[in-house]
Amino acid sequence: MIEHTSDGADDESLAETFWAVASRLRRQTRESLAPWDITPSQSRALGVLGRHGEVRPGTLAEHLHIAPRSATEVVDDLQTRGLVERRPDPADRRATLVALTEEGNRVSAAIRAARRAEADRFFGHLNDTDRADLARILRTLRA
Amino acid sequence: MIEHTSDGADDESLAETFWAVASRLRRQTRESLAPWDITPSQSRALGVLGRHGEVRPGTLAEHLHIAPRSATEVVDDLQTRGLVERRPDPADRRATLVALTEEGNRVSAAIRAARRAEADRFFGHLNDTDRADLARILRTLRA
DNA sequence: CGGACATGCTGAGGTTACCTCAACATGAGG
DNA sequence: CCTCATGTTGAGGTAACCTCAGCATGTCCG
Repeated sequence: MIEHTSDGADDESLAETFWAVASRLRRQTRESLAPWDITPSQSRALGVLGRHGEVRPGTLAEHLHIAPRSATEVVDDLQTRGLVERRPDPADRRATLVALTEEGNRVSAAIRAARRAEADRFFGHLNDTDRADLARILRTLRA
Repeated sequence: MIEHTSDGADDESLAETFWAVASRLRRQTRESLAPWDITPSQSRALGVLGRHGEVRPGTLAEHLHIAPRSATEVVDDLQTRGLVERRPDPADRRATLVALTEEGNRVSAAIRAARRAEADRFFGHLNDTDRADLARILRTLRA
């Protein structure tokens, strides 16, 4: 599912407009990630690691809202790219800790900056009032 | 990637809030589609057929923003479920026309109604002003 | 009219990002 | 120390896309 894209219907319902915006934002995000040849999933994982430091795959899975087994997969990919490393958890010998490598730290920071710039560009067309209103309304809907 | 979900970060940027809302809306849409055991793709295809009448697979693909080959697949699925039928295009013997069956019409209408009800429920928590503002702001961003 | 090239659909097969289920190691409580 | 819970991962599956090639038909042009 990919998934929710406007199909250009004439019926401009709120939901359809919302998905059209989502589609545009997703495309822009994908493009802004292109220089690092990294998938959205991987980028989100890097974000979690950047914010939380070393975590276990299971914890990572919770943050990403995916199954533990799928987190293993994401970690595998990032490890292949040399962006994270696995080390044994000293507190529990069943567990593994996943941490950013130095390179991973660099990339993670660069991506965070790019993401922020991209979001500013996207929402920057709005004036301050509209941006504040949008934020407030979205927070209402998020609940 | 599926894909863009908030990971519960403390940094409540506009983009993150947006994706959190998107995630909630997507989940709700999926649930509202459950009674018909139909995928989002299929539902979008039914929507196009409901709006446009009979179309060629290639045209359907354009509306859905997918490759022609993938439209063939969606049509196959819907045909298996008895919701659409293929007939030769009288105007071009290379082409095929895809049209809703009677059952397809019923389901398509029911889904449209459910979708609308679901959207009303989702955005209904907003007061009129906020809903109008949201619509206006989203239209700005959609461009 | 008869190539030559374009267009429409679909078979074959690949990719991505998920999933479940079961195995295996380790931890923890009675 | 035995049982049950927990953490990770191998094996294998699925959904929704994709490209590429093949075949039928249409169109145009010399």
